[in-house]
Amino acid sequence: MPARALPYRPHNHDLCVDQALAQARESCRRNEARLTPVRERVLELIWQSHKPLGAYDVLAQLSADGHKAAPPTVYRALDFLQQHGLVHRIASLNAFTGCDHPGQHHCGTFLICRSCGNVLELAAPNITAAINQAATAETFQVEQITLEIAGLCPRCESDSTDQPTPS
Amino acid sequence: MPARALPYRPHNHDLCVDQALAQARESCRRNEARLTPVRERVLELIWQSHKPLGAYDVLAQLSADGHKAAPPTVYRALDFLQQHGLVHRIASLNAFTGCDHPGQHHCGTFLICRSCGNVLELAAPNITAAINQAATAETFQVEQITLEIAGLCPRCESDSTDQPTPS
DNA sequence: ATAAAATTTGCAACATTATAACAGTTGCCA
DNA sequence: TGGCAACTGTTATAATGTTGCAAATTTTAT
Ligand SMILES: [Zn+2]
Ligand SMILES: [Zn+2]
Ligand SMILES: [Zn+2]
Ligand SMILES: [Zn+2]
Repeated sequence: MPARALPYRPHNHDLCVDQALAQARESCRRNEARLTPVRERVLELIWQSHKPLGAYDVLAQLSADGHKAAPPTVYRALDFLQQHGLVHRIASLNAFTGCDHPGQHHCGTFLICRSCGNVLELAAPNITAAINQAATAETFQVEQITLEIAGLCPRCESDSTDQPTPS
Repeated sequence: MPARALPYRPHNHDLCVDQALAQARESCRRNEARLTPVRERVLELIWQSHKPLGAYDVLAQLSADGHKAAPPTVYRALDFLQQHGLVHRIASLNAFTGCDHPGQHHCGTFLICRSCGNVLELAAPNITAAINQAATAETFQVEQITLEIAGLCPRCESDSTDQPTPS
């Protein structure tokens, strides 16, 4: 039985966010990318909710800050964060989630719980290999992979199995 | 070198559409599902364009038919077709494409050319196996897989490689 | 230091994609 | 014939994402 991955376990989430931000600042410094206040705040908001956040959710939070913001502000910040591999967009949810391992822009594999909304990003070399093999067989040159797996996370799975239906 | 798959080869597309429609009618008859005129027409429109069609593209075509249609008409037809496995929604494109092998609702793997827009649906057991294995390792119960691979199809790949840049 | 250039942000309007709510219609069966 | 269920039409609205331009900020060059 493997240890459960982060979002499925209780953990010090503030620390979790701090670490992610520190890592992001470091990554941007190395790449000479400018992690401006708006961008950093957007990244922080996304990390604070361990669940994917829609652009308009981010916008609402910014407004709650007292920040006068409009959609383009958010989308531009999100574009930047995506370009620098700091967040991923989940196409099937129209939402964004933080990336554990920033650095170069990359495509992740996501386990999305339809019950609690938590998302876990996997690095799955086997899957990537299988995809590349299949694409190669069709002489297709892969540039970007969108792989989003919806279902039930361990916690929600056991909840729904154990309890028949709490009326 | 495998033979190139259907959308990448020249073929009699009218026949292609006819066959798809016949197959759809047959599938609906077996499942006692009602392939009404609107639904069939929407399916036909989607097949006629071998590229994914947005809901509002479909709407425009229906209007061109003289059919008084509004968004809900199209979205309802698309829902029906999806439920019965006759079309797939491509999340990364917000668009719909016909399914080769109707029957039960299923999730496909798609090769999407960013240049010509063609889409090829794969049945890739190896990929599915790798995904299930990775999910199982996280005790995650898979319900739906969204796998969309963007890149260059064989034709567009060779075009862009051969010609430096036609000014 | 100062001016020019590049980047980032604010802002208004707009475009695209999707859904809600309710009324009318059609086909089927008691 | 009347009632029921499924389907469709219609209007309005919600949710998501983009364009274009001007102001502000930061960087670079003089
Ligand atoms: Zn990542
Ligand atoms: Zn869950
Ligand atoms: Zn299919
Ligand atoms: Zn192509």
